[in-house]
Amino acid sequence: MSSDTRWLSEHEQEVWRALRELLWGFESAMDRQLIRDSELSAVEYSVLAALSEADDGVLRARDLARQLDWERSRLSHLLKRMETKGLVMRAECPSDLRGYNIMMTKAGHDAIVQAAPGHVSFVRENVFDPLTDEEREALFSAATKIQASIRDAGLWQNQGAQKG
Amino acid sequence: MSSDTRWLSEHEQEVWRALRELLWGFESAMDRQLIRDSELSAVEYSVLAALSEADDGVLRARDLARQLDWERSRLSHLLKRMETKGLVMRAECPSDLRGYNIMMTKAGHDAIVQAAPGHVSFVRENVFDPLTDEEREALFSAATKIQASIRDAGLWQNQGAQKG
DNA sequence: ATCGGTTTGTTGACATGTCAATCATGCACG
DNA sequence: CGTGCATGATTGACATGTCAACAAACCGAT
Repeated sequence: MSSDTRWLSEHEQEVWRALRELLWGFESAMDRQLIRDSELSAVEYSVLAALSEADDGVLRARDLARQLDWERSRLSHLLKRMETKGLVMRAECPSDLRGYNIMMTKAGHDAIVQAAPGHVSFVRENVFDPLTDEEREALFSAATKIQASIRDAGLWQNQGAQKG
Repeated sequence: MSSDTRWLSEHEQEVWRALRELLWGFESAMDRQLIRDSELSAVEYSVLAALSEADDGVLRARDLARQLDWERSRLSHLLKRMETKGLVMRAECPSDLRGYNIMMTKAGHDAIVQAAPGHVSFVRENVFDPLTDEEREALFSAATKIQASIRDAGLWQNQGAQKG
């Protein structure tokens, strides 16, 4: 019966429950807001946002996957759907015949420009506005530490792929 | 161009990035640990855990869905799979012919008993151990406040279903 | 140049979740 | 006691993500 397990106290269970509810509810709420107020889902938004931040609005699929910390197949499937919708375009990469350069279409650009204010407002109103400065900073360090711990444990996704 | 959007500062973007990475990475890490060390996925674990906590180990599907804050169809699909795997059983509810009582099988009980220590250790080692007391409490209040804010905004899942 | 191992990206099978539709039952109110 | 609406649960179509297998291109050592 593995008697050396350090079980959670009542209070720890309470904290854990709050965290777990947030973890699984936040993303779907963010998705819901975007789908309600724009033409984009949250994952589509993050792809277009990454492209917006790139110097010339172009990224190789490889770099996009690294930046988003996604599996390649996930990105590939999503890009196919986004290409069908007319949000992005693919072009062969001249310097590496295996690679593809991904860029926004005009429709993709229009979509993220239209979606951005609502998305930013969602984040501001539901993450930053409700928290005190101390809570915000503690949340930051807690999130960073938890992520680091999971990485150390070898349980983070894309364990092989090093970021940056 | 919606000039009144309150965009995020550099530091806020940093906090937001850390939170977003945690939000989408934590669950899959938890899932990965469970699948590696047991016969259960994270969602299966949470169903069996809820049943374990019930008085006589039995819950109606309705109450299970409320407790987990899930959509009914999600639960229904999952229960069908779990029944196929032999983890749970369904029995007609005598007091309400629409309802079903869900209970663990012996295999389900064995599975969660075997999985629990590893799962609890994952939570303890990656959530509680890395944080100071202050960080833990701030994380708790931050998670609670963010969730409340999303609920107030009407963007939480199962908006119709009241908890409890 | 070429051989073997690595990287890049796609694909198909499958697991899971959402949504809308459906159906039966329960319940409140006339 | 019925009529009509609310509730409980399932189902099927679809969207999305994971995993393993694959093919093509790169690269480094000979």
